[in-house]
Amino acid sequence: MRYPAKETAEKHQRIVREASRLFRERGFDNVTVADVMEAAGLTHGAFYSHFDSKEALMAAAVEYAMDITRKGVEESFATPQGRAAYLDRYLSRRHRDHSATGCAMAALSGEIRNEPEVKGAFTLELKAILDAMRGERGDAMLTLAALVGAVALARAVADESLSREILREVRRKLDDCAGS
Amino acid sequence: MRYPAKETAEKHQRIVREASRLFRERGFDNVTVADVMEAAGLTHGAFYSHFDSKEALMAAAVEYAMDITRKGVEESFATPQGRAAYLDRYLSRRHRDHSATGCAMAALSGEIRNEPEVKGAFTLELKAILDAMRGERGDAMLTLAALVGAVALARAVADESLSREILREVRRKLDDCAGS
DNA sequence: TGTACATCAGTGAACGCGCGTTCACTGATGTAC
DNA sequence: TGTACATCAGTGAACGCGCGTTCACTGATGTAC
Repeated sequence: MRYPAKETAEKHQRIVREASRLFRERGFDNVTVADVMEAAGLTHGAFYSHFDSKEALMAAAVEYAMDITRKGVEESFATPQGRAAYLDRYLSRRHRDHSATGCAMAALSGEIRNEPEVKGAFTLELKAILDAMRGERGDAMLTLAALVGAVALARAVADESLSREILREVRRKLDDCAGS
Repeated sequence: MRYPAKETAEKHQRIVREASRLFRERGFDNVTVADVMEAAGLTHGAFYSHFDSKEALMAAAVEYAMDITRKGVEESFATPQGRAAYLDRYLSRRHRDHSATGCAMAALSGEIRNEPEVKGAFTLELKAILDAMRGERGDAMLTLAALVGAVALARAVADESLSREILREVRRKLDDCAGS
C-alpha cells in the first residue's frame, strides 16, 4: 500500500543511519541488505523502493557517517583546545571499541576499492573534512593519516597493552609534532 | 594419488604466496578459496589437504606478507638514509597502485575484525615490525600509523591530485617530525 | 635390494546455505476532475 | 467538498548464483618387512 511521504522520508533516513552503523561495525561485506532493513524495522523486499543497489546504499552510508565526522571537526578545530580534545577522543579506547558510532574513515577506508559511487562520496567528504581541519594543509593530512592509521592498528591488534600504547604514543607525538 | 613431500611443501608455499597476493589486492572477502587454488595451479578440492579453513589461510597469508615487510624494515632502518628511502617507497604512487605486492597492514588492517587466528598473527608480526623500526618507540608508532593511514586514504580517494598530495605531504611532514 | 601395501595430495562433482535482487500482490495515499 | 482511480512503499516468497566445505575416488609415494 501507499504510505505518507513524510513517513517514507523518515524510513529512508532510518535505512541510511542503520546501514552506516552496521557497515562501520562489521564492514560492507559482512552486512546484508536484510540486516540493514531489519534494523530499520522493515522487510528486505522494500529496500529497492529506496535504493538502486547495495552499492548505492554504501555510498549514502559513507556520506552520512563522514558528514558527522566533518561537523565534529568543524566545531572542534576552531580552537587549539578543541583540537586537542578532538584528538583525545579520536584516540580513545571508547572510539577504538565502538566503531559502529565512530569515524567512517578509520572503519571503512580500507574496504573502499573499486566501487566508483562509494569512492566518489568518500572523496568529496574527505575534502570537506580536510578543509574543516583548518591550519596548514600538510599538518591536517599528517594528523588525519596518523589518526586513521592508529585506530585501524589499535583495532587489529589482539594485545590490549600494545593497543593502548599505540593510541597513547600517537596522541603524544601529535602534540610534539603537527603544528599545534 | 600421493605426491613427493618436496613438491607438496612447494605447493603449500605457493598457496600461501598467491593467497597473500590476492588478499592484499582485493581483500579477504573478495577472494575465494577457488581463486587462490587456481592461482596456485591446483583445483579447489585440494585446499583442505593444506589448511583447516579459509581463516587459517588468512592467518598464514598475513604472517607471510608481514614477514616481508619486517625484513624490509630491518634492512632499511639500519641507517637514516635507509629509513628515508623506505618512507619514500612506502608513500610512493607505485606502492599505492600495487597493493597486491605491498604492505599487508595498509591493505588489510581494516579488515581484521574478530577472527582470533588472523588477529594473533597480525599482532605478533606488528610487534616484530615495531622492534625492527628501532629508535624511540613513540616515533616508530607515529611513523607506522601515518604510513598505513596515508596509503589507505590515498587508495580510497578518487581524485588523483588529492591522492598524490596526501602521499607527498605526509612524506614531508614525517621528516619535520618523527625524530630523524 | 625387492615386494606388498597403507598413506595421502589431488580431482571434480556435489551439498547446503546465504546473499543480492526480482516479482506478484496489497491497499492507503494523494491527485485529477 | 466529494468521488474515482493511479501511484507506489511495503510484504514475503522465490530466483539464481556463488561460496566454503565435503566426499568418493585415484594412483604414485614412501614405509615395513
